[in-house]
Amino acid sequence: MKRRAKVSDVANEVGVSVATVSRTFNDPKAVRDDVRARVLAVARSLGYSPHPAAKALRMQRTHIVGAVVPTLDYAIYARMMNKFQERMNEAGYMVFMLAAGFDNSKLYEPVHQLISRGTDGLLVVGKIEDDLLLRFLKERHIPTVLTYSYLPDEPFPSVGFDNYESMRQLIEYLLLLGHRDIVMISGITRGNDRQRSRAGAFQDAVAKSGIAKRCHALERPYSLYEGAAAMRLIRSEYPKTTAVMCASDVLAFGVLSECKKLNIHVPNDLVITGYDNQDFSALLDPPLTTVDVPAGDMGTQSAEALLAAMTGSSKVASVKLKTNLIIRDSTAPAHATSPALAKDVRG
Amino acid sequence: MKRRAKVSDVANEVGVSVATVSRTFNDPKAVRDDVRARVLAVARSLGYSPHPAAKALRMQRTHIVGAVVPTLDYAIYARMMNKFQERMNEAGYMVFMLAAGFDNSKLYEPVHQLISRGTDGLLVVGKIEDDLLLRFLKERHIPTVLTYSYLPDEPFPSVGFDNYESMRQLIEYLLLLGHRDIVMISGITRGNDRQRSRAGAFQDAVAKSGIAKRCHALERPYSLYEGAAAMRLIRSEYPKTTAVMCASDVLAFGVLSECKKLNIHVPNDLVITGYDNQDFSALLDPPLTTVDVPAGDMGTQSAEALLAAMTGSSKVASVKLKTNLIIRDSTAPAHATSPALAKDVRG
DNA sequence: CTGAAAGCGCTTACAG
DNA sequence: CTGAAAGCGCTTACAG
Repeated sequence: MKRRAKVSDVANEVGVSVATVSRTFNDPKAVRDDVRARVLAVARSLGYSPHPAAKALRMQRTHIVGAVVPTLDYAIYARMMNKFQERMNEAGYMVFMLAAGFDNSKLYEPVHQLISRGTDGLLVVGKIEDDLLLRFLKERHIPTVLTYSYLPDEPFPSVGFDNYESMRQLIEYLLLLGHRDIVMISGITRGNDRQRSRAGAFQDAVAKSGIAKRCHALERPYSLYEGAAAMRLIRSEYPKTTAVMCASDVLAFGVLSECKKLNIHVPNDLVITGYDNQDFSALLDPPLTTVDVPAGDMGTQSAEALLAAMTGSSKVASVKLKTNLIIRDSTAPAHATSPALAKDVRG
Repeated sequence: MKRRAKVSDVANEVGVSVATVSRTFNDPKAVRDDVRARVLAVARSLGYSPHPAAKALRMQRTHIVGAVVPTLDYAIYARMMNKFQERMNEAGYMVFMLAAGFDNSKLYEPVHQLISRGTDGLLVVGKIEDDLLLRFLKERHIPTVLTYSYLPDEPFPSVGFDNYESMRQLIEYLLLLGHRDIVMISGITRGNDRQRSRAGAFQDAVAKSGIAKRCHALERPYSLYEGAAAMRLIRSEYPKTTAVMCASDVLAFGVLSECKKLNIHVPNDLVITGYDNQDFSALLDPPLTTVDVPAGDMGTQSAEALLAAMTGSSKVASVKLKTNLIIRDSTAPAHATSPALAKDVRG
C-alpha cells in the first residue's frame, strides 16, 4: 500500500527543508526559481497534495462550506446546488449538502452539527426562523448567506427573488381574466417564508378585491399526489371554483392529472397555474402557466456572495433576482376574455 | 466573538488533564464515574465538540465519505442520496456529493481531487471505467462501493440491480403483445454501464427474435426535450413503429407529450414504455408502463455496505436488489391482444 | 484511574 | 532566499 506523500517526503527528495516545499505552494515568489521548479517536479512525481486535515488545523480554515436545502429531491434545489457547487469548487471549496426539510424553525440541531464538523461558511435556503441558530451563527461569526428569497431586512445577505410580488402578479392576471372563485394550494407555510409570502400575496389580493369569501387557501406538502387529492377536495367542497393556483408546478401537475380523471377540461372548465417553471411544465397538456425561477443563476450568485462574505472585508450586498411570468394554455382565456386583454397582460 | 472551546478549556475548568477529557469521550469506562460526569457537564456548558481537523489529523480518519453521482438533478439519484446520507449521518459520517456527469470513463480528475480532500470511503454510481482511477483506488486502498448496477465481477462490492434482465423482461412483454417494429431510445451509453446493459438487452432480444431489421436504437441525453425530438424523428424515419421503449421515464414523458401534439394516440397507435417508475409516471395520460427501481433501499444498503467496507475486516458481499415491472395503460393491449395474455404476463 | 508527553502534517514568524 | 522550530487541537502508549 502506497503511503500518501507528505511535505517531508518531497523535502527529502529535493534536498530542501519542509518550509521551502510549503512555500513553493503557498508563497511561490518567495522561493528561488530553480528550487521551485525542482520542488514542483518532485511533488508531481510523488503525487503530493497537502494533507487537508493538517492544513485545516494549522490554518483554522477547512475550505468546506455547508449548504442547507429542504431536500435534494426537487429539481429546482438540485439545479441550484449543481451551480453553487460548481462555482465553489472552482474557488477551492467543497460543499456539504444538508437536506434539512422544509421547516426552517427547526434548523439548530442539524446545522449546529454541520458547523461542528467544520465549515467556513453556510448557505441556507430561505429565512432562518430558529432563534437559537441565529444566535449561534452570530456568536461564532459564521459567514452566512441566505438564498431563494430576497430578504433585505435579515441579518445576513440574501440572493433570491421576491416571492410575494411574483405571486401577486400572477393573481392580478387571473383577476384580469375575470376569475373570482379562486383556490390556492400552497406548500406548508410553517417555517417557510417562501410559501408564506406566496400564500400572503393571495390573501391580500383577494381581500383587496373584495372576493375573500369566494376564495379559499389550502396547505399541502409538495407532492403530485397531494395535488391530486386537493383537486378532489376542491371539486366536492368548492365546486364553483374557476381557477386553482398552485405554489409549485409539482402540485399543479397533480391537480391537472386529477382533472383529466374527473373529466374537467383545462382551461375551459378550470384554469390552473403553477410556480417554478420546471422542465415538464411546458410539456403538460395543456402547458402550464407558471413563474420562472432562476435556479442556476441563484446557485452561482449565492456562491459569489458566500465567497465575498468569507473574505469578510466589507458587508456583502443582497441580490434581487428576477422572476418571469410564463403564460401558457392552462390559463388560456377560453371564452371569458378577448385576445386583446391577454396581450395587454403579457406585455 | 466566542472562541470555540477546546479540550484544554474543559480540562482547566474541571481541574483534570486533557487526557482525561479526551478519554471521557473516547473511552468512557476508563475514567472514574464522578470525574466523567463532571467533565461531561462542563463540556456541555462550554458547548465543546472536538475540533474535526485536529481529530482527523491525529486519527488519520476524516469520517467523511465521497459519493459520486451523475447529477443531483434527477429524482432517482436525489432520493437514493437522501437515504444514503441519512444512514451515513447516523453512523457519524458526513457525505460529500460530487456530480460528475454520466460518463464514468472520465472520473479520475474529479474523484482524485475529492479523495485528496480527505475521504475515508467512496460510493460510485455505476461501473468505474477509468483505469487510472481504478489503479489509484487500489493503490491507496480506498474502501469503495459501487451502486445502481449489480456488478458481481468488479473489484469492488456493489449494491444494485440487474439492468439487463429488467429490460429484457420488458421487451419480452412487448413481443408477447405482438410488437415487431420497435424503437428503443436509450441514454448515452459511453461510460455508462447501465445504459449499455439496457440497450444491449434490446439488441439481443430483437436479434434472437429475428426482427433486428425492423427495430432501431437511438441514443439521447436524458431530457424531456430529447425525448420529444426523438419522437419526431421516429415518426418521420420509422413510421411503422408500434412501440417505443425508453430507458428512462423522463425520455418517455417527452415522447408521450410529443405524441399528443402529433395526434398519435397512446396506446392505440403507439405503445410507450419507460424506466425508473418516477412519481409522475403513474399520473401521465395514459399512465406509463415502466420498471420500478428501489432508489431509497439502494441508498440505505449502499451506506451499509460502505460502512462494512470501511471497518474493513472481511470482504463485503455484493447485494442484488429487485426491480419490478409495472404495467400500466401506455402499453394496454388495445386491440392486438387478449386480456388473458396480458394477465399471463403480469403474473 | 490519571497525567505528561509525543506526534499526526502542515504553515509561518523569526533569525540568518 | 532558506531553515529550525513552534504550534494548530487532538488521542493514546507509557509510566505511575
